[in-house]
Amino acid sequence: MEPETVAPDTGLTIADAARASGLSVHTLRYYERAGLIGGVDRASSGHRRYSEADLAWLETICCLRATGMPIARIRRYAELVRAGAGNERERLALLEEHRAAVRAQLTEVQGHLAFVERKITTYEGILDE
Amino acid sequence: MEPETVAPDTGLTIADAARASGLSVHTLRYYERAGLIGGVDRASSGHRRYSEADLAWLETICCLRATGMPIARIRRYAELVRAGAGNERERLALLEEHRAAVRAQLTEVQGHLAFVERKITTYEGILDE
DNA sequence: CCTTGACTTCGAGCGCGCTCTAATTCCTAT
DNA sequence: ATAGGAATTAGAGCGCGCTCGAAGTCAAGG
Repeated sequence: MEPETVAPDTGLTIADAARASGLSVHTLRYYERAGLIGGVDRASSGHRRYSEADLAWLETICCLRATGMPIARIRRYAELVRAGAGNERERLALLEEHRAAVRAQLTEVQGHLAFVERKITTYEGILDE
Repeated sequence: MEPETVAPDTGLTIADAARASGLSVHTLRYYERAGLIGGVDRASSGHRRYSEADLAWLETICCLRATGMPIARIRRYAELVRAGAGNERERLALLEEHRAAVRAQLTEVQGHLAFVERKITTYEGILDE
């Protein structure tokens, strides 16, 4: 199979989407089963075909996952998005809550980094003597 | 049991150490079994008695865990520390490697935070119209 | 003496997030 | 026509980091 195959029906194959997103094909299907992704097109063969919009959504999912949002919570967000216009306040609230969590995470990690750096300095001191 | 009991033998009980460290008593015992902690004193009853040094070490462990270092790697570091003087270079190397990982983590999370903030701005815009 | 409760060990169990297997089907190329 | 490779599903399995349960010991208080 050629990379970046031009699919018979339009859109990327699951292998292409995996390459593009950095996820595995297993994970892509898992995310779909888990309700994080919905409405991916199918070719006449039944094979998934990912659109640009799907890829953008995947990026969002990866961003949320990479910042520690649990699958269940991403599903909640995904449900809101799929439900369409009218629930923007709720989406915003969810994102704001997540932002707060990420910020907290960030300052915590910064503190821990400082701790590690102090330890490193100590060892450097020991080795310099 | 009174909080911060003055133990018959000196040192904190496991419950006190749990309170002080923020870990559960289960986790403290688990960490010991896993080789992250060694040489905790025992009272004549056989109960653990944690010293100030033990608490400081616990803080280090928590810092490493909180920044995503796997148990196995912390064990490796703990083994070096327990082995005593002479392996400071190796400890330093381990910490430097971890520092690099934490820094990378930090910039990644910062990027993701920016992403979330852009999305929030978008929703705020939608809701302001 | 007996209860209460904090501790002990050992080993099983759990939740999460994947990750993989098996059995099939479908497309493409020779 | 057929072989090979990529997709499909449902469901099992895994690795990590705890978390808990069972059964027992020990010390203090009523």
